[in-house]
Amino acid sequence: MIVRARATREEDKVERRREILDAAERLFRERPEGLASMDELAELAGVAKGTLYLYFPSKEEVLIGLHERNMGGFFAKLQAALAAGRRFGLEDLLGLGRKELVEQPARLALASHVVGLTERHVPPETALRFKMALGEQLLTAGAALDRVFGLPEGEGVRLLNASYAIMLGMWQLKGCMGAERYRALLEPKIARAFVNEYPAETDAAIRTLWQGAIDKAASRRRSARRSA
Amino acid sequence: MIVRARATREEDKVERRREILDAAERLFRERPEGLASMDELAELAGVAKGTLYLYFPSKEEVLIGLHERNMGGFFAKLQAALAAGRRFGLEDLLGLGRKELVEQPARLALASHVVGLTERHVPPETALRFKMALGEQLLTAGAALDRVFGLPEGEGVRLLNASYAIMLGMWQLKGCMGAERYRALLEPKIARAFVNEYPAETDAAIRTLWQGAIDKAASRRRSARRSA
Amino acid sequence: MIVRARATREEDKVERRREILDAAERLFRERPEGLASMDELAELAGVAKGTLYLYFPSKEEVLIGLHERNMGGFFAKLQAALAAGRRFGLEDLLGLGRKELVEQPARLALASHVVGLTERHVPPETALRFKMALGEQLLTAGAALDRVFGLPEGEGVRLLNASYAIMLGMWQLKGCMGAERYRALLEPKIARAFVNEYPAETDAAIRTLWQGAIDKAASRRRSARRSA
Amino acid sequence: MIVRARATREEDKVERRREILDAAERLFRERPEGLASMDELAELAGVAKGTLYLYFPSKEEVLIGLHERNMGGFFAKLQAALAAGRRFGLEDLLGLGRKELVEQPARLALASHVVGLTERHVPPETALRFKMALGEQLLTAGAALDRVFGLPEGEGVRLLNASYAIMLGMWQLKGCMGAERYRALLEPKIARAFVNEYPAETDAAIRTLWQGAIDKAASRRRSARRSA
DNA sequence: GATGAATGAGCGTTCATTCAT
DNA sequence: TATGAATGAACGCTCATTCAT
Repeated sequence: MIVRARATREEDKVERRREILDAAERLFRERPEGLASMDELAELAGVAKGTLYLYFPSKEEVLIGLHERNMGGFFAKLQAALAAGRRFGLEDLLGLGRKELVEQPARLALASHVVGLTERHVPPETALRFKMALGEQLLTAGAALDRVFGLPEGEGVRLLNASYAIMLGMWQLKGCMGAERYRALLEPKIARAFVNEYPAETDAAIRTLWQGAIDKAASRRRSARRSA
Repeated sequence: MIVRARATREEDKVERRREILDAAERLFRERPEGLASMDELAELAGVAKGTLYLYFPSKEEVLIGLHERNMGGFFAKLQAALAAGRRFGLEDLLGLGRKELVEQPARLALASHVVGLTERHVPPETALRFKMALGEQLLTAGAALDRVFGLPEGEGVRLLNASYAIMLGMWQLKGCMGAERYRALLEPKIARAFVNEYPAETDAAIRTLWQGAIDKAASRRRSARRSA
Repeated sequence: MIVRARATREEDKVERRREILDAAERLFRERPEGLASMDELAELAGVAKGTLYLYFPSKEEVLIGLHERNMGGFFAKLQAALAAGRRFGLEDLLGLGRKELVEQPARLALASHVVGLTERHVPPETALRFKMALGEQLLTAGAALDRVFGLPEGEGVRLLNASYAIMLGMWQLKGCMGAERYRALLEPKIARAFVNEYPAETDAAIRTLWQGAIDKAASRRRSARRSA
Repeated sequence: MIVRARATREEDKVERRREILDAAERLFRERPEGLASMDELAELAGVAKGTLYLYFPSKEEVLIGLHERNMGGFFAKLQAALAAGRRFGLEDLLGLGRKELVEQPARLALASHVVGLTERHVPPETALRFKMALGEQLLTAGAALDRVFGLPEGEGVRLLNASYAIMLGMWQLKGCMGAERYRALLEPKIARAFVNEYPAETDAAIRTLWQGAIDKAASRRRSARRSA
């Protein structure tokens, strides 16, 4: 029996928790369709199955934990970009989304799984904590984007939600209908009906939404100024 | 042993198949997160478990069958509306989507589940058949919408995909983050960060996409005429 | 629904019973390991599943019926050969066994299956009838062979049993250990340890048994004559 | 929930594996016809069903494991007897076979079942490993018996196979036809047609085979010497 | 804190048998 | 007689979770 060094100090515990989440992310990357088993997760994380339960009260909470980390990472990078650069434009936002989410299908796969989870097999406190944290980030980022793009209050949050919805949905359509495995078997004409250019089409749709909102806000400002 | 009336005639069998799919849909409506068990499905459908396998070769094929029916229904109604009315406008399209999909969360829940299915536990022939049928419907509908809205070729299909992606994604965000159960527990300010107006926000995002494309196509036509 | 002509006359019923057994034999020939399903049997026999139960009260009785027919056929041919030829020798007996049993692995496969059957899932009357019939044939054949080969009374029956045992056992050893599929993967030296020459080895063992008994009986007769 | 003491040490695990095999053997003794269910096996072994799968990857492998143990035990005892005694004779061999196999019908029942198994539902590696091990034992024992009884090379292996075939076949005939349950119901004359003295008849047949081979080899040696 | 052996409810699927048509 | 739709007990196997060590 190999027993890993015990994590007695608080920072060691955080580190081990991180290792477990890292392993879970790797698993999701390899097999986006299944939420893997705790056995596999333990093996990949290099700990015993029981140890997982020292750091997470249930399988669901591992998944939620990972999802939280993913979303938190995205928002942190967004805040950093907003804080750092004088000139944060739509393309920066789109680039960030593409790099952190669109091109990380494991994260979208996980997000899909978390849906059915939050509401059922998870103690309400966990769900609440998760929602509070995410909501706060959304609000902060949305407000910042309102300012940057001159949007009416609350529009940033709405657009963030819609953009995320597009990513999620497109990823699923691509996985389901555009799978390369079948591309060759389908009549080329029909194959064209599906989502074949996943990141590009996602990008385009999101851009349209934001640009539309930005333009509308600008024109409203113009007309307000004129009428003044 | 209670034995249900036998479906001897072909039409009775179709009817019974329909009943099973109805039961599956009801299950999805009640528990969107889990793909239920064949036991439950049998009980709800009022048949024995073995009977399910007379009508569907596997659990996966029940789900795919239901999904096919849902999508087929949507496209059939779309075609009918396109064929019937002289004046089919964007609002008609949005209304149809809202009625047939957005407000039928069981259908979106199912669509999410079908993602991980098509590619894995389903014989390739089934997957292909499903994709062929759906692809054909998408192409036909997309082409018709190109004509109706004066869009460049292929734009209709792309917009249909994007719209469906928005519905899927919004439904998930709403299920995950906007659940009413927690509304009361969250600070009102934070609650506002989530998808609270699910059908309305979905509608708005989809409308923006289509309107943008329609306007752009119109302006392109204008400039083409002018330069002529 | 295709409904086959009804077997109203007694001879039609016998004919249909025969067809079912024929189908069962074909199934066993193709898949000696599994006792097939009634579905398959019905399909191959060209009747509905329910019809099988008009001719046989259970699956077990189909198998027993087939086994009876096989054994009856062997004994009938043996009787015919004994009755016909003036000169029925050991080689004739061995040839018959080889042709009717050793080279008909489906029959041995079936025999193996019938073992666990007779005693359990079959009404005692069926088991008794089967045993009576077979026993009678064994006795008659054994007595005839006693006469032909000058064996002491009862020796023929015992040798018949032992010969049949060798066939059954050899067939199983061959199927289990000598399977050609693995021949190539095993070290050739080890492959030689298994039953590779199934009919020849079976033949040799059975011949040894009978020849030994015949010789012993002959020498006993000689010494009896001498002491007279 | 009752949890059995855990097998932490390697030797405890071996012991528990042994217990499971013991339970399987008991099941076979009670119900030689059916390969029992994992549920029953778990209950009899006093462990949970899942535990079985900690020790054996599948039901088939339990059966093969038991068969391997049985055969290994026989060969080990044979080797020991050959190594130990100066004078290992035919009667010793017969006695060993009787004690270890003929009078252990569960082992023969199992052997019958393993037939249809090895070739089908078992990963090729397992089948190969099993065959290699058994083949090696057969070869070693066969060669030793060649020496002891002065048989031509390879004759020992052939006789071992034939002897095992006789045991297998006789056990089946006895189970099928000679079952005591029906003895009383059959006309006594007919009852005599079946294998009534199972161990004795098996013994006799095997003895005839070996004795014949030994005599023939001896006479060949004599004539070789004479012609020298 | 860490381990991993043990648990057992639960799952998807099969198939011998029944019986209304 | 013949049909085949319907049945449901039974099966092999999985895996999240527990807890003695």
